[in-house]
Amino acid sequence: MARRKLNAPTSYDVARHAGVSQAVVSRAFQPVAPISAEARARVLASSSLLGYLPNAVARSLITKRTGLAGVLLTEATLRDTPDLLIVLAQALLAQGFQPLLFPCTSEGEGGAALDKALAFGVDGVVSCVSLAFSDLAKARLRQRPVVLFNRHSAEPDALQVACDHASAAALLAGRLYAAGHRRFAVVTGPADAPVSALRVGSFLARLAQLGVGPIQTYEGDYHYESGHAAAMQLLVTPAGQTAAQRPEVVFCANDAMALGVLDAARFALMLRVPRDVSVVGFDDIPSGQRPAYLLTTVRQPFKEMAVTAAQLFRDAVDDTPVAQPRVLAPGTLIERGSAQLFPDSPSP
Amino acid sequence: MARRKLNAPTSYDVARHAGVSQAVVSRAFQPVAPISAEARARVLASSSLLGYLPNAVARSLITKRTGLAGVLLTEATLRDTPDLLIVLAQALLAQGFQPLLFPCTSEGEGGAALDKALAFGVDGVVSCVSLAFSDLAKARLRQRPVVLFNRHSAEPDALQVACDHASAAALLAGRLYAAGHRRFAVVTGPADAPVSALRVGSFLARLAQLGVGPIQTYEGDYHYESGHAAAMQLLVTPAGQTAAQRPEVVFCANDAMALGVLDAARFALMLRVPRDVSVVGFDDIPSGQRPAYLLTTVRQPFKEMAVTAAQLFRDAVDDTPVAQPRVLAPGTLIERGSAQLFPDSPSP
DNA sequence: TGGGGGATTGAATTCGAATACATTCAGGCC
DNA sequence: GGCCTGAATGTATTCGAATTCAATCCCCCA
Repeated sequence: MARRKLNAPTSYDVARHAGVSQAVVSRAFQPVAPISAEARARVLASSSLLGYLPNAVARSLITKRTGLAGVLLTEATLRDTPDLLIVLAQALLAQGFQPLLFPCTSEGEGGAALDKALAFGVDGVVSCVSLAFSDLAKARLRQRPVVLFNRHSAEPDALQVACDHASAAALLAGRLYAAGHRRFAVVTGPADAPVSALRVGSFLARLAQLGVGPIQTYEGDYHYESGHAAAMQLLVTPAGQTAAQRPEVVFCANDAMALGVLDAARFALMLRVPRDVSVVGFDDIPSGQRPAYLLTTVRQPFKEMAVTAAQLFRDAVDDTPVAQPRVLAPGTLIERGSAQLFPDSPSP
Repeated sequence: MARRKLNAPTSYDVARHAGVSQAVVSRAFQPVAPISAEARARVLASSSLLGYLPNAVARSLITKRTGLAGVLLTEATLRDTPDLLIVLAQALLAQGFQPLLFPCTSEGEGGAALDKALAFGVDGVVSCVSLAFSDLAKARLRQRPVVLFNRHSAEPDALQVACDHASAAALLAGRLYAAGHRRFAVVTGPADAPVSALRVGSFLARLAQLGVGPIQTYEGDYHYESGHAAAMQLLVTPAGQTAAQRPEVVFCANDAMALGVLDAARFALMLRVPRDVSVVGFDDIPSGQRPAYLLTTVRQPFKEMAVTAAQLFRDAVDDTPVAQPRVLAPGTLIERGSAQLFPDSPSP
């Protein structure tokens, strides 16, 4: 590792060139500071002449602010809903924070990622992965706020912005029941996925409430392929068994798997959707919106959620008291063609 | 902005607790340093007891390294190929750099993003957006290496990793011609998109070489919707005109638009693909791989490109001489069902 | 037993900008 | 004219870890 000597000019160089003290240079770069307009102009002129930029590292050392927001994200989330990162990054930037990415391979890596983020000196963290209670405590110890995004915490005053997955899933279950469906199957996310637990749990609870009997479940991994595999297991009609045993509805914990189910049903099992089977997902990813799929699903208001999260984040970093530390945003049921959502004549 | 007093322990606190000097604490956290195993153990024990983490900001001030890699990325790239960010982030992490994200709304914002990155003290930049010559000069002045990812620079010794879009596009054109196609249409990316220019330019050049006449062009914006719109314009058969005027092939500068073309052709124009029209794209995004699309396209070896870029990046940051500053990775033609790629009986 | 030499250690300095505090200066007012 | 006020400036210190360099220490061998 070669020692690198930077010839980047410092505030002292600028001070000398502009004929002022270093303190004046520093003040020239702050929006509000005791400095004359003339001095500021001279400093700024010298700065651009010398190519001077204030050293953010040195500044951070004394201000104890880096302007960095740690963003914890699983690769699955990034892959399935890239829009989330886009809107979140925009919202954080709008609040003056640069997003420092901590990709996690699994939900379990949240704690390690948080440690890394804290070590980097981030002003706070927006976490789209699960964190243990002890992780939150660690951040609190360092006075670094953590905003949980679509993740839940047992800590009562944790900052949190989430979609109301439970209500949306329950609503969906009710609608499907009202449309006459009685045989359900569910494709869950991985066992350690808290969001899947919320969605599936609430969906099943509502059905149980409505008196719907035992429901087949398949544990997927949020990927398209596992949805495909799920369908091949849930929807096949074994020899000697009638189609009457086949589930009428497959509810998937996310859209990626729902697309897998849909493709398996149509192209491998030669089932008609939604006539033979209804498929519903969750997320409203772009490909599900295309005419080739027309997936019925639930849309999360990512944009609004991101803006809220970023505001919460800024307030927490600034130690401004926040009015509402936990925000639940309603999901929207998007009715497209992949599910029968109204009472209809039964399939022949 | 309330002044925040952190009670985070410093190296001096640990030193006092462990009964050593601050210098020893510092050494305990470096992989190789003159320190006894026993002293290191005592320091590490005290550290974890007190919850001490070395302050990255203070360290950076003296080492002149932040461990940050600025990643410049357009939102379009992030949206269309989230995998790129995933593999790039992984590769950078593997080299010991944390990706600091600078999302750009358009290609034109690259310069501003680079300035911001430099101000944050990144060790270097991986740019997936275009940069002006003067931008590269600015980074060079600050001794910050810039690796261009899928972007080209006039500077002869700029670091660059890119897919060989031109060769792949030319190959594709040749294959389509050999299959008997003679009427082509092209959907380009936005006018300021350098990658689109490469792909389309090379495609058209090869066709011209083969003597194929004037080719209809539609300027899209890389999004699905613009592909849809392109198809509605390029593929309609006006009254009094025969289908013989219709293009046999639509080449799209990326997959997202190709999917739009495909859907418009099938669902709006009731054309059969590939019988009535062949559709080809570029990128090999996941949705194109699904049975609902089976898009014929070109795959970029993102994983390998990312690993190469990260190695180049690390070497440049370390001032290690790099063997090959410019790497062109070959694209792979992925033949699926959306294009007729072999001579066949003509459509009836 | 004394000394050489490698291994550790600690005191002091450094990085670059922000800021507390002291100082200077100009203007206004009595 | 003297004094007060406020603005502007400069000086000196601070942030926290890495590193330089001098000082020890310990082991081993002559």
